[in-house]
Amino acid sequence: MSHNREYWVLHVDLDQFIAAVEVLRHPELAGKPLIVGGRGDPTERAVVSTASYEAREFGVGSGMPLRIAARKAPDAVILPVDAEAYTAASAQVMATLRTQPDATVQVLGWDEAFLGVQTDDPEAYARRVQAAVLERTGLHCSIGIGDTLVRAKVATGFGKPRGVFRLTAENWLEIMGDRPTVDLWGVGSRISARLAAHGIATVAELATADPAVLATEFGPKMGPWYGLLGRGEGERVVDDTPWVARGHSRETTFQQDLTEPAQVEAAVRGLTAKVLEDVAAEGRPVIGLTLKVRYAPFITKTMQRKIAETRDPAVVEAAALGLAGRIEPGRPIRLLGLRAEMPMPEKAREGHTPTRSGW
DNA sequence: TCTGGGGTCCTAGGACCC
DNA sequence: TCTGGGGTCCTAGGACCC
Repeated sequence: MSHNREYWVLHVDLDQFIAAVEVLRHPELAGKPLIVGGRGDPTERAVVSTASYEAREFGVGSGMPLRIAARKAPDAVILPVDAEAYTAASAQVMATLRTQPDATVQVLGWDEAFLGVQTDDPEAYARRVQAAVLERTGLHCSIGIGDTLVRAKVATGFGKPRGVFRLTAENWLEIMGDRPTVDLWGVGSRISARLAAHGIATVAELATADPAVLATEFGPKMGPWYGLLGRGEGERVVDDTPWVARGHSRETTFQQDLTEPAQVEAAVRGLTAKVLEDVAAEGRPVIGLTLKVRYAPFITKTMQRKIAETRDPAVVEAAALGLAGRIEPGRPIRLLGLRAEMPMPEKAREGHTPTRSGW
């Protein structure tokens, strides 16, 4: 075929994934403001999972309380989150990606994945991926092309919607250099503020920042990592090693704050049962627990406890109730979360990916 | 009218040991 | 009276991502 096949990282990201899946099922909603969140009831405590482009024009965005979203876009259709439907659509998308020639697929979530491919024309390859996904699933996606995972991931944003964009060592600073550090994958509002306090506001400034300053401010791992991020460097090879969950957790936000110890105890028992279902489905034991408590209005505390490896539900429940015994009495509770930690197989972890969200 | 639910990884500080 | 230096394990909390 060709004489010049190189290795490229492609980052595939579905456009408006959740809203798009809903429109596939409800074609009459096409072109209308659409909000998906919670149980679809804007009077409940819940947030927006996805807003269609039409809804975004009203200032609605994901993460926004559903109540506020409904007020901003009063004519929007509000649908409940249907995780099963999105999981099914996602599986179709990922299966399509895996059929691409010589592609290594690293799934990042419902609606995105890295592809490692060998090609002399990554743009043409990306266009074929888009066509295949559209044909098989009816969904549109954008694709970022890069020589590192970070650059491919960031490139996708410039391709949206339905486009393809390439970011490499060659054009990274030209495109990203003047942008704020918060535009980087893995830099949020807190980190960008701490960087700014050191006079580091842009990607270019981060790229050339004094490593000693970064290490002092952020520690021996994160300091060097942020420096790499500023340069767009990092992992260059897509890793399709099957993902193994470190743990499972369940959270509940109560529509009415809990005030009675008996209510808390019942809630902890319920969470324990759900978490143990997820753990048991994998056939692995539990080695630790974290109880998260959100007191009204918004103060979160966590309590952790290591436990001897066990598969006995009664032991786990007793440990969870033991943690719950440390909850401050008399304060209204808005949210409870329980996480069970599971033992991990021995494996060397090389490199650092900011998030390896599960699948 | 306040802020979901599921994850990952890192850091700091105390306890404890030699 | 003063109080090393290295290591591990554990808990609490922070930050980020989809």
